[in-house]
Formats: sequence, C-alpha cells, structure tokens
Amino acid sequence: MDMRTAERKAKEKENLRTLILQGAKRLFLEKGIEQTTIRGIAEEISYSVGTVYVYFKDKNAILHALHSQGFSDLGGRFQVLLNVSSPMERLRSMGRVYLQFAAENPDMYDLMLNVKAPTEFLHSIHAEEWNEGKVTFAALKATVKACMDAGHFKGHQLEPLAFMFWSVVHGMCSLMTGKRIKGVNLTEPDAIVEQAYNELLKMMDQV
Amino acid sequence: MDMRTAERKAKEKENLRTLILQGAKRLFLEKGIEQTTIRGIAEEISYSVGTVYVYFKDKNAILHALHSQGFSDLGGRFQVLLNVSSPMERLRSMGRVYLQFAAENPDMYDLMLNVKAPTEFLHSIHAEEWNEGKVTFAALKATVKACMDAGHFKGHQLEPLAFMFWSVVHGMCSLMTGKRIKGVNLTEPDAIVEQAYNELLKMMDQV
DNA sequence: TGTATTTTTTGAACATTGTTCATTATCTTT
DNA sequence: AAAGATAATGAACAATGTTCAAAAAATACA
Repeated sequence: MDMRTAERKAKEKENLRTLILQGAKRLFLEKGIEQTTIRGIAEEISYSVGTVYVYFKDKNAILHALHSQGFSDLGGRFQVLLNVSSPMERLRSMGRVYLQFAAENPDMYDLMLNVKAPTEFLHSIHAEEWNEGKVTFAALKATVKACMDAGHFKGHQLEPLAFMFWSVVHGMCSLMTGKRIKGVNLTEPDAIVEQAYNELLKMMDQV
Repeated sequence: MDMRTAERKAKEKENLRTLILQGAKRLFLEKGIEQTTIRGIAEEISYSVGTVYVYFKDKNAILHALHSQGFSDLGGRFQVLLNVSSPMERLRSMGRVYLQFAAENPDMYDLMLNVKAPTEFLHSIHAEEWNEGKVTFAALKATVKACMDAGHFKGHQLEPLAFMFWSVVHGMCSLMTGKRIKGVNLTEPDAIVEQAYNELLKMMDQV
C-alpha cells in the first residue's frame, strides 16, 4: 500500500474513533449511562452497529475511553495549580478543584470512579494497573509530600495521609453524585459539601 | 374470608416474600449484582418469573429491599457501640465498624451506597426521603454531638463535621469495593485503608 | 482504464435481559 | 360439589450487547 494513503487511512481511522467517542459522550451526558446504547451511538453518528464494534472491543472499551478523557480533563486542571507556590495552599486548591470538577460533571465523575465498566475493561485486557488513577494519585502525593517537606503534617505518613485526603473528597463527591445527600439532608448538597470541606481545612490547619 | 385463614395467608405471603429475598441475596452474593436476574431468582426458589413480580414491583424493588437489610445489619452493629461510654472512643469505633462492615460485605456495601437501583426505586414510588440513610447519619451525628458536648471539636459545626467524617470512611470503602485502590497502590487495600484511618484519628486527636 | 484484491461497512440474527398479562391452577366459601 | 376468589404460571414482547457472513467501497496492479 502507498505510504501516503496508509497515512491518510490511519488518520481516517483515528477520526472515526473519536467520532464514535464524541457521539457516545454526547448521548452519555444527555441521557445518562444506562440509556446510552451501542445502537444509539451508531445512530447518533450515522454509522451501523457493526462499525462501532470494529473500533471498540465492546461497550466497556468505549466507557473506558470516556473515563480516560475525564481523567485527562481533571489532570489538566491540576496542572494549572502548579502555579500556586505554597504547598499547603496548593493542596487546599486541589481539593476544591476536585470537588468542583465532580459538581460540574457528575456523570463523568460517576463514570471515572463509581461505574464498574472502565475497570472491567482493564481486567478484560489483562491490565492489572490503572494508569489514570495512578497518575492522579501521584499528583496528590507529590503535593502532600511538598507540604511535609515544608514542615507540615508532622508525625504522619505520606501515602496513607494522601489516601485519606483522596478518600474525603472522593467520599463527598460519591455521596453527591450518587444523590445520597439529598435524601438525608435538608440543606443543599453543594452547601453541605462546601461546609464539610471547610471543616477538613480547619482540622488541617491545626496540625 | 375466615379470620384465621386470612392470617395464615398473610403469613404465607410474607414467607414467600422473604423466600424471594433470600434467593435474591444468595445469588447476589454469589454471582454479583449484574449476574443476578429475575429468572435466576425464580429458578433459585423454584417459582416462576411471574410470581416474583406479584411480590415485587420490579428488580429495583428487590434491590432496595436488600439494601434495607444491609442498613439494618449495619445499624445493629452501631447499637452495640452504645455501650462505649466515651464519646470520642465511640466515634472512633463507629468508623472502624463501618470500615469492617464494608470490608466484610463489599457487594452489600456497594448495593447500599453505590448502586443506583435502590434510590431509583424510591424515586419511582415518589418517596423523596431516604430513611436508611437518614437513620444511619443520625446515629453518626448523635455521636459527634456527644463529642462536642464533651468539649471536643471546638470551633466546628456539627452537621458539616459529621458529614465530613462520613465522607472519609465512605470514600475509603467506595475506593476499596470499587477496586480502585488495587490498580493504584502496591500495598494491600486493607492495609492502606487501616493506615489512612489511623492518620485521620491522629488528626482528630490534635483537635 | 479495467480488473483483482484488500479494507471497510453493513444489518440481519442470536442470546439474554426486564416486564406484562391472559390463562391455568389452587384454595375458600357456601 | 359448585361457584367464586386468590395465586401462580410461562409464553410473548421489546430492548440490549454482540457476532459475522455478506455487500460495498477503496486500493493496487496490469
């Protein structure tokens, strides 16, 4: 096959792949994850069901690709925080950014950290590592380490402490996106989350 | 209808209802939530599919009933802790009990706090309150309040603080049951969770 | 340019799911 | 024992993920 046509074909392939992903994301954000069907995606982009399966092994592969996009987005927001010089302020900002990301993209957050499909996809291709999670957690750990290097969190261990911070904000996001707060509390979910995060910051200040 | 036969029939109805639930739970714990089908449940207890629908509106109703059982179990474990007189020690124990419950019953925990079906059931019957969650959170709030009454957590607000505590332990449980830790960390999930909880306790001590 | 080969796309077909409801079977009353 | 009420049934339906032989389109070659 001609060199240049090969290149073009590769590009067309990549384009169709992203087209499928775009259609999937559109449906996914519009109608929710359960209501996003392969047939729906195919119709959305005016291709047949079979074509979708040429570009993606199965539905889990599509959801995994979308989940990766979500982490890429979140990672980009974390990058911006490198401008914040004070490690403690950077850590506080990371939490706020994380909470805001989940509040703005609840379905995406759900897909990234609650839905089983993405990790099941990893399992199906015999990948035992979860890169997106590793990278995100590494960013958090680096920030916590900088705090400790600056003299904070004396008597604490880096990794468990970082995991604890992740757990707090993830727990809040999970309860929020899962609509578990609404049924329990009278106040607005967003408000209680913000207040709760401030309680954490208060505690952190005293350490 | 005869009074006593009416009673007997009511009892039989109740029995079949719990039989269905038992079968559902057995399948659910054995093969996971996705693989638990109405047909499977019916076969498990040697009844027909139609019968299941006589006793439960739909699949969500069954999953909601199981989720309620889970909260009932957890609530029972919390009751035991009323024997712990020190409010702070009671609070610490509640966290441990919560973490242990999730570690011992990961699928149940998932159903109780991650899976959408139970809350969707509530929505379908136009119930805006989530009783199981309310009761559980109330128990936590009461304990935190006792701590504050005893002079702890000065300068903190009850409800946001309690929600923050819930978020930490729930976040840990969610990351654990969702198998999000394994792909990120080399150490054992159980170990990092225990260490992270200890980091939280350290922080709480200094407040 | 016309034909052969390779690549891409298609959609009918299958298995499995939740759900419904007319029919059948069982039990209760008279 | 017959009539009436209650309970259980499972065939049928619509929707889903998935497969794969066939058709269509693109490319290579003469």
